[in-house]
This record gives sequence, C-alpha cells and structure tokens, in this order.
Amino acid sequence: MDDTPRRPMRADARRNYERLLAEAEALIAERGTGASLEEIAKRADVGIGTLYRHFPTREALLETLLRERFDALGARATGLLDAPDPLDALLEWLRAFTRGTRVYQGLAESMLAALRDEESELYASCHGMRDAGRALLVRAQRAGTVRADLTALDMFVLANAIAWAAEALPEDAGIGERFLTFLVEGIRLGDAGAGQGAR
Amino acid sequence: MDDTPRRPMRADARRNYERLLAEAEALIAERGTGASLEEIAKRADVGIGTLYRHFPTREALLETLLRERFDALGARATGLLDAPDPLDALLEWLRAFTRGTRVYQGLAESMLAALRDEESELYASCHGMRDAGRALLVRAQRAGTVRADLTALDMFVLANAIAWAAEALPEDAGIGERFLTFLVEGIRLGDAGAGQGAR
DNA sequence: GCAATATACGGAGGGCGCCTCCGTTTAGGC
DNA sequence: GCCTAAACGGAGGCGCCCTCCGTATATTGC
Repeated sequence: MDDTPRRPMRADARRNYERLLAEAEALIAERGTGASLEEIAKRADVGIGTLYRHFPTREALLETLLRERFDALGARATGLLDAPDPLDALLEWLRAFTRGTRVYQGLAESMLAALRDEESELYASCHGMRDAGRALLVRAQRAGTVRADLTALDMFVLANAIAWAAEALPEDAGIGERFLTFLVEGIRLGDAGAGQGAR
Repeated sequence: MDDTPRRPMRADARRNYERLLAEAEALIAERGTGASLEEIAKRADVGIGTLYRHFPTREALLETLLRERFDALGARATGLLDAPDPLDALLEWLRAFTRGTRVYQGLAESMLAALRDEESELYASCHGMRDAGRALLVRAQRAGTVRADLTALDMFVLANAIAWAAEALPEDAGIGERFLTFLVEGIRLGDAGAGQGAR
C-alpha cells in the first residue's frame, strides 16, 4: 500500500527508469506488446539487467505504461454514471475502452491473460477501472435496458474480444464500432420486450 | 491443382510424414498452436530438417491437421441450408464453428492471422468453409432475420473473437454459448422490428 | 572533501526456439 | 547389386528470455 519508499531513487536509477519507459513506450507502440525487451534496453542505452531490475516482468512494464489510462477510464466510467441514458453511457464507455485497448497491438491479449492471473501487475492495476465499468453496467441493468444475466466479467471479456478482432484487421477502421453495435444490440433489452419471441 | 505427384512418396518419407503428423496432433493438442516444432520432431524421432521438408511452415502443418475439420464444417453449412429456420441454422453452424476452433488453444489467433495473409496455407484451406458459411448467412439475410449490413467476413471474425475469448477462460465451460447468444441477439432482426426504437 | 556503503549497473552466459544448409544415407528402378 | 534421385538429420547462426554476480557510483556521515 505504501508505494513511496523511504529513500528517493538514486539519481542514475531514476534517469534510467525514465529512459526505459520512454523507449518502451516507443517500441511497444511500434511493435506491440511482444516487443523485444533487449531491444528496449539497447535503445535506452542501458543493460538488460537494469531493465529487469526496474521492471521484473513484461507485465510490470506494461502496467506502468498503462496505469494512467486505466485510471482515466475508471474516472470516465464514474463520470458517466450521471449521464441521462444508462445504456448510452455504457456504450460510450465500452467505446472508450476498446479504443484504449488499441493503443498497443497485442494489448487485448495481454489484458485477458492478466485476467486469469491474479498475481499479475496488470490484473491489479486495472481493477479499479473494471469496478467502475461494473457500476455502469449495473446501472443499466437496474434501469432495465441491459439483460440481467450479463456479468461484469463477461462484459469485460467481450470488450476485449472486440478490441482483439479490431486489432487483427487494422486496415478496417470501422470494425470496432460495428462490432460494438452488435454487442450492444445483443445485450440490451429492447424497448418493446426485445423481440425474444422466437426462442 | 494437381496435388498428386507423379511418383508416390518414398516409404521412409511417408512413414516420417505420418509420425510427424501424429506427434504434432498430440503436442499441439497439449500445448496449443504455438507448440515447439523442434519438440514435435524430437517426439517423432525425426530430424528437424525432416519436419521442415514436409511442412515448410507452422501453418502448413496446422493446415494438414485441420483440413478435414474445415471440410466437415463446410459440409455442415451446406447441409444446414435445408434446415427450416435460417437463423437457427446459422446459429447452429456458428456453434459448430466456435466449438471446432477450441480444439487447439491459440487456433482462433492463427485463423485470424491467416485471414490477413492470402498466401497462407490456412487461408486457402478454410476458404470453402467460409464460403459455405456465407451461404448460410445470406439465406438468413434474405429471410429477413439477420441484419443485412453484416458481412460474411465480419461474421467470421466475430466467431473467431468468441472462440478466442472462450479459449482464454477455459474453466468457464458455458462462456462460448453465452457469447454466441449475445452475438445472435445482436445481429438478428427481431420478429417485431427488433426494438430498434431508441437509436 | 573523503571514506564507507548501500544502490545500482551491465552484460556474459545458459536455455530455448526458429529455420537453413549441406554432407550423408537410403529406397527403389533398372 | 548398382546408381541416383530422394530423403535424412542436425550443426550452427540468430534472436529472445532471464539470472547472476563482479564492478561502478551516488549518497551520507564525518
């Protein structure tokens, strides 16, 4: 809970930490979440050991790169709790989420993997965001506009699946939005009983 | 087009080919599509060079492993063209597809990757199946039970996304079916105008 | 300023996986 | 049985991961 160590970082350590982060950001933006850690270290002009000291796992590095985004998405969700239409609010948030997941190629994959491993830095780090998203879902469900049997976890996974698909066909710019539309149609409860007639 | 070479395979070649296939099947079932090719060769008691001679790429190997399944899925789609309810038929096929995609962990990923690369053996190999699926979709659209703006490619990608998600949470047995339900709800045109009221 | 020491650095090295290349072996036609 | 086209196998180069530990240096207390 106490992230601030008694002593501040040594000057060289802090410098290397920042260089690493900058180069990681650049290379991961370029090559995706699987980018070579050795190359990041090289570009940051730092030994590979130094990289591993600051970021013991690839996920730790990713987490640092993403934490701000997660927090922002959490805040966004909380803000949207006041929006007039709960379903629109949810859609809007899902949109923001999937867009955010596209910053780095491979991120959806990493997120889902993290979801299965509670030890993962990513898991902990996006916890708040997930909770905020859940609140948005619950509100829409209370309002009766989203099916009650949809779990927050399911929603999260589905959003990642959409991001994953969108990532895989990058030349198709509209794909994410299209799929989100399908998702929302699929989980909403229609104004007129949602045409559940057939089944 | 002429897959049968003039001469039949030499006996040792044929034997190795079959051993490789058997071990590949086993190891990929165990470890997913990313299984080590060197280990496959080792288990088949064959040099790595021999593996590469028979299967120049990982995809070629996968393709051989999967072709029968693809053909079966294609046939299934064609068969379902006679089913009474076009939407049910489509759902049934999507179910078969996503279930099939779960045989090997990582397969959805491989399929989507193949989709972007027309040179890929997998791309060519599942072409027939995709076409058969398309026919099923078109029929449902003609019947007015599926939104007309859904592309066969989109449907294919979505089905893979669902398979991908299901693969990522293997301990949750019902996830694939749940997500498929959402998908079908999302792409159908409801019996009573589908509650498009709000938007 | 100058030790003394806690911190931090760096990269060699072991492991694994990919894939190619080419010297060696062998099946099968004659 | 010989000869040759066909097939084999694995060494070796490359890239990546990650650990470990000898070396360097920033900081602190004097």
